[in-house]
Amino acid sequence: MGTQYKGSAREIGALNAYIKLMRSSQSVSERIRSHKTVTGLNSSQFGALEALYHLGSLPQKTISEKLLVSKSNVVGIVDALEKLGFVKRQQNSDDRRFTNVSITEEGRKYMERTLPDHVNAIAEEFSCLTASEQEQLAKLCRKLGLKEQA
Amino acid sequence: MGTQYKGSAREIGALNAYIKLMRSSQSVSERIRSHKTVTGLNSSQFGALEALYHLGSLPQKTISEKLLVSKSNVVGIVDALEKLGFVKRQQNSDDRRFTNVSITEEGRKYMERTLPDHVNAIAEEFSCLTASEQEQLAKLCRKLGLKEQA
DNA sequence: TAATTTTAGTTTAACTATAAACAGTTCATA
DNA sequence: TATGAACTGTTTATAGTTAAACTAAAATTA
Repeated sequence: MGTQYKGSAREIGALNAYIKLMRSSQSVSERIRSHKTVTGLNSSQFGALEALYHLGSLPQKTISEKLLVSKSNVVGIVDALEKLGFVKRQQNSDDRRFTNVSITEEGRKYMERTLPDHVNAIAEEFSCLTASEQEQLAKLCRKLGLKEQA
Repeated sequence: MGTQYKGSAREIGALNAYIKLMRSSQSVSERIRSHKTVTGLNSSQFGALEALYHLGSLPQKTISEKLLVSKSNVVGIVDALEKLGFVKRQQNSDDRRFTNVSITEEGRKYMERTLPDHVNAIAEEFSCLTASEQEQLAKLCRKLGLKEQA
């Protein structure tokens, strides 16, 4: 495990953290995903629906930014959710470039039916860390992720 | 930022850590990737070549496990690297089910040419964390990732 | 006001990844 | 030894993702 790279201490430390971060996130998301295949939605679709469930109506642009996926991808995601009857599109009358996407009653019911299991799987996954460790991890990841504003 | 989910403290803490972990890893890998598009290899190909550079010859099965990608994906990755002349396949004579993949001289040169920039990009990316924070992060991620043995 | 630029969403083409079925090799065991 | 199980790698079919070109709408500016 770890890196074989011969470099400065600064580089070794960063590489090690990088590798561990990538591997853990990949493992965790893989395991969460496998818990969730039952629900029929893939993780992007689930993530989009979850955002709409919590935040109400959003333009596709915002969904794209929140989920860190391309706008062309959002088209497909919303198409799929719309076909399932979980969301609906509505052109914004103030600025007709925007398409507001909102969750339907059916989508809301779906979320209420599946979210508990999803949350439980995550809690399960993170149960190997104490509450304080989870907080630490969140703080460090946040600091790392913040750089993206640059 | 964070979760809107109403649940137990245990669930909230895990959800928060989960979201931060996913977002940060996605942001970081995205930014590293964009640094590296110049090199012509995608990150899987680069990762495989890097493993071969450090570890010598490996069967595809091992590459699959190390990189956490499917064995069918490894076929394509090795195909691409082979076409570039960076690796070569050789059937293992002890057990002919195995195909050993090894890095060529050209692949090694490529690695020596590109690795420093890659490592530097990572060090840059993690420079918002102190050495001790990087170590903390690595430790927590490792603990989280270890669960996968289960 | 007219022309230009910018923005949101869509379409298309290329790429990446996986699962499932398959072929060849080795191992187990009867 | 022979049959069946397990394993490595390949092929095929399919799904998810993105970038680039495009359409329509709004903002800018000349």
